Amino acid sequence: MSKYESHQTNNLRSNSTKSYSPESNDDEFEEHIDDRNTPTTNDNSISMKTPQSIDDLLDVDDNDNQNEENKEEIENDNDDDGDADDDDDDDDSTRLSIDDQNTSETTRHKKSNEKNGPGVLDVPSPDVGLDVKFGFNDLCPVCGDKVSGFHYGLLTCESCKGFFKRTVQNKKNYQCIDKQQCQIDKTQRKRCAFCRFKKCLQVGMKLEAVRENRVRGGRNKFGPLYRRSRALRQQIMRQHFVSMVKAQQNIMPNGNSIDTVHTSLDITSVTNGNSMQVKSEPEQPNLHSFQHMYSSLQNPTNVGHPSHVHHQNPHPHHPSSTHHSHHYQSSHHQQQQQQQQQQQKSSSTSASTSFNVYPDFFNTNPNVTNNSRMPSFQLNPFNTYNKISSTTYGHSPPSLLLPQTSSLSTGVSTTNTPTNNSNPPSGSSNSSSSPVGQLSSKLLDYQISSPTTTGTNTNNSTSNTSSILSTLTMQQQSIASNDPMNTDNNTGTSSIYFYNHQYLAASYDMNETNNIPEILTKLIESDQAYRCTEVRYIEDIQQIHIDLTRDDGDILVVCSLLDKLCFLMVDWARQSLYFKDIQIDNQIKLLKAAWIEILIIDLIWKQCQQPKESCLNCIVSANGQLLNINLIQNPAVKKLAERYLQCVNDFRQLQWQYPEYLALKYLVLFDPDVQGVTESSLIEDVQEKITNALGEYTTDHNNSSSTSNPTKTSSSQQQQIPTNEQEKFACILLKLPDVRLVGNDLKKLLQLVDRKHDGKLLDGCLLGEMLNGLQSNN
DNA sequence: CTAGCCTTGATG
DNA sequence: CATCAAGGCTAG
Repeated sequence: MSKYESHQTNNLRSNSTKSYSPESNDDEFEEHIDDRNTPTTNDNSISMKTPQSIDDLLDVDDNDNQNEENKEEIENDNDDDGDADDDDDDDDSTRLSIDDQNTSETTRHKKSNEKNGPGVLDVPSPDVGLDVKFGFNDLCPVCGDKVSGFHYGLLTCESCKGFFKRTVQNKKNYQCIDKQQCQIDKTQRKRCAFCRFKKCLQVGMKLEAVRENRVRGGRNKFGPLYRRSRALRQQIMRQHFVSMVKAQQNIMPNGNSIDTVHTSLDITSVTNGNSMQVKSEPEQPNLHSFQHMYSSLQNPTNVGHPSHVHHQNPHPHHPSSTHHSHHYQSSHHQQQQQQQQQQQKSSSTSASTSFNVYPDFFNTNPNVTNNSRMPSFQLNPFNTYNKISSTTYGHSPPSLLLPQTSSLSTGVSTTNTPTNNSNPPSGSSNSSSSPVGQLSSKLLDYQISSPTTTGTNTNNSTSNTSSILSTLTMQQQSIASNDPMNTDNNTGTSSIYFYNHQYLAASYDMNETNNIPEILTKLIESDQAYRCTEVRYIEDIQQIHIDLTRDDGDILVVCSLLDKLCFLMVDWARQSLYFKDIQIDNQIKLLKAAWIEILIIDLIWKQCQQPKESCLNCIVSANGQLLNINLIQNPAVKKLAERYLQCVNDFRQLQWQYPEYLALKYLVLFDPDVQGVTESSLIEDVQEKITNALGEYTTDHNNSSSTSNPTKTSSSQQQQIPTNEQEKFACILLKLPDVRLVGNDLKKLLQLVDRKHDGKLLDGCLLGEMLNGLQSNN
């Protein structure tokens, strides 16, 4: 957040070992708040995004009906909750798991075993250490210390709870004397308050849970969120129980490595502001003014637009002007954006004259990053999609390439698209004049040539403007007539193609599905069916060539590739099990929320299919290319690439398997918390099923148990290696935050690049719509 | 300032 | 009435 970044250049002035400014008053704070709107602001902001820990990603128990169903299932399966608590099992689960200061956990566990008799849970139940085995969930996501309960939306330790409270209540202003990347763990959490608070926010602690009026007692209105968090815990615990049953033997206590997962979440100060949602709870009347400040801070619409504040708030320095400013901000949000768009438009002409590819990415030089014409991020596409329509720039001149235009001819080839019937519907946004749109047009035109009325829920008003919608509703292509898998007519293509073929086909021995939960079998079948159709598009992708040695990193080509991958992903999703049963508008929302993570998961999976030795220091690109990250010029991008490879390595060590990969994609996609989604119970239902199936599968198919000792990765971060069946389930889920962080950084990179083109680089293409595009409704 | 423990009070 | 997530207190 800019409050902090404004100090970035001053950080080094502090020669004290203390990494925070001990005292700061409100005035000072106000100044910092204002700093976000001053020319010293840059985009190297602390993400205000709530990463939504996997709790949020995987909450499965928000709905009362689901609750009942889940509870019933639990009782049937495990009966780990013997009492007649009619409140919810979640509370019990939480209490059980986090209460490590007494023996209730053990006794409860014993009790459940007794109740179940020998049939289900007749497994040795250690008298001690259950809390340890549950410990992966009992570690504070900020510092790894012992969790004391739900605090400000998360399970955190007591110290981080207090720290968060003090910071918010007292409007603390911290500074980092280093690079704002300090490792936060139990022993070092005091060393840098800046990074600690940053991490608090990033793991999802909720500013709005700190009460401005300091009223004590009671419960806040985040019940559903908390319940969902509990639900995940419950889910994981159930897997523990199931695993214990399966194991039929003593489980090696292991609670040692979960904190390493959390610490691996340390992110740079550049994580995307996208989708950070400090939700303003209407039923929470006593919002702390701090929240509003942070809310605005997270909103990059303010970044680089000092005039906004002055227009809106004549007394930005006055403390009272930020107090109770919520409604003010809300009511002016739209206006803000409109103003901003006006600025973007008015400045676009001159702005396009100096084009650099992501020079500002992670840039800490305010003189460079200050750019009043910089368009905003679309922090929350679900709030703002309707504000910036692709038609806003529809009249824009097509050539914004400037120096990079040459990359079109030198960097990419999209020839020989199979059976290309380039007849995009009139008005199709995919016949984009944007550079990436041009690069991608062949594939997209080919695909979106015939949007149909198959989507009964389609919003007609947007059918001509949304690439996502068009793709979702496009007519099913004939598979049989155009399926390279059935012919040899592609054998003449490059080895890359074959390589992709192997990857995308991801052939799976269905004989192995005997021991796979039924739902995963269905996922596999669904996925396999799609892989057969997907092959049609591979040739187009494989002909892309990325030249990392270019000064600009060949970013246009990379965007083009990503654009195509977006298309493939949407195409995959719309044909996927369960997803195709969801209303189109909800499909769009889910995809817009999950696309980047799914994309990354796909890439990681792909790379994991390759021998590690064959792609050391390389990113296996979707086009089959090995991209040596050492060729990346921009250090920040290189760092992102390194973090991506770290994820790859982490997954490798998990011995991630195909059903697990599929399940993870579904879990990311089926997020009932996505704003505006109306079929949340249905989505939750799917999510829960997948979660259960994944847990069951990892229990039955954990072949990584042989790797019994955690090993350290080459990096400073430690990788958690599952030491038993239970942990693999947790490890897989716990990789999601990492994936999300990489995704957010990637999104930020893309947005910055797009900004440099005044939003026209990706205008009209699917990638752009995913990134910034309009919403289909609302 | 930190962090562990205590008090409070809405909730179900 | 138990729960639990807020805020408060205070030794270190």
